[in-house]
Amino acid sequence: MNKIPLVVIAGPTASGKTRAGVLLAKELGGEVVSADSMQIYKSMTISTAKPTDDEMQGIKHHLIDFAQSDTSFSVADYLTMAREVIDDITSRGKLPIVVGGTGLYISSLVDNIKLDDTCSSTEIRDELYAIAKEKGNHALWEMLNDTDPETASAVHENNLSRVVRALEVYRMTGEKLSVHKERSRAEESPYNVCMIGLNFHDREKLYDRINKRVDIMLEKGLVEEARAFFSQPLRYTANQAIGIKELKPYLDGVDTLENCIEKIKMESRRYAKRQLTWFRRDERINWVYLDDEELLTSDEELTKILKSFVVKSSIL
RNA sequence: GCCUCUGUAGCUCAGUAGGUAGAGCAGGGGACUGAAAAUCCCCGUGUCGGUGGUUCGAUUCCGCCCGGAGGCA
Repeated sequence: MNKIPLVVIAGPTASGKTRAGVLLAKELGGEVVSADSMQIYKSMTISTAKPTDDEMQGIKHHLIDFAQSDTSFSVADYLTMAREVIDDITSRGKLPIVVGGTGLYISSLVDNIKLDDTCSSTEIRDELYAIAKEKGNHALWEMLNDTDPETASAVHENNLSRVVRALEVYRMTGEKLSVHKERSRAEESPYNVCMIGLNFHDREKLYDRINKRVDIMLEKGLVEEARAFFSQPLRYTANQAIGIKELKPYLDGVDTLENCIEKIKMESRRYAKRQLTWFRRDERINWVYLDDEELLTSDEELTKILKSFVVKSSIL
């Protein structure tokens, strides 16, 4: 069976993924498939550093800017949409290039995790959270330990969302999460993947870029975007976005803008660290370190390196 | 110039009735299967401002010096 060639460009926030994706797409005749849980929302453009028309340089970008902020979205939704888009791009003879920083989305796609049956229920979740609140985290964890000790042993009792989800799955399907997970991994991946990761040897350089990018967001009107965001109705996933939620205290008049901005920068740096933790453990990733000034300024140089990884992987 | 307070981890500070020190925040590392920009776990040696003295032993007491804050002139 012929596998579908797929390039993935991952990396922490502000590492230059958008640029890399576009360069490679131009070089290899590709289209970009975003793997970003926040850029999907229409109401967040500046805060998510969504690629601008200028940055996209005519390269088609999929799975960004299509959802309303009161839409909840999950990996399962992402997988469904991404697979469809990838098939479409491939059928048109183009190379799909997955670009993004949401590690869960990327690995679920690359590892071909199947989450077909819709099993999630906010009612059950709320109920489980209520139990934790009343009887304590440990009590809830014990409940999980009684039914699925394998999962329980891998989840800390304070990690409520994980404990809750595991119990939720069991309640809804009667199947242990550990079994459920195993089954979701059963099918072989249809993709021939070349994974590229962007990073800096010097963490400070990355942090500098993050800090500066937040300043640029402010110039572009981040505060206005946040104000508009909070004037909208219900929202689920969207209000977790860094850059928006930190501005709430300022908009409510309980903290200074300066403090809130510092908070955005700090949270972004921590986010980058978490992303790196996620990506570092994936040994398939070919790392490109951008400390060298030339790689940051010369598109030709970066293109050359990116392309060399794709060629070396011989997925095409 | 005099008086008082102050100088301890990157930051804010605690503390040792003399036996070389610990919190919060920052920072680092890790986990991760339906909210993942989320959620959670682990990690604390620093000339205790400098220098001399008292002492078996000083970051702790004393002198001097150098920073910082305030008060009196």
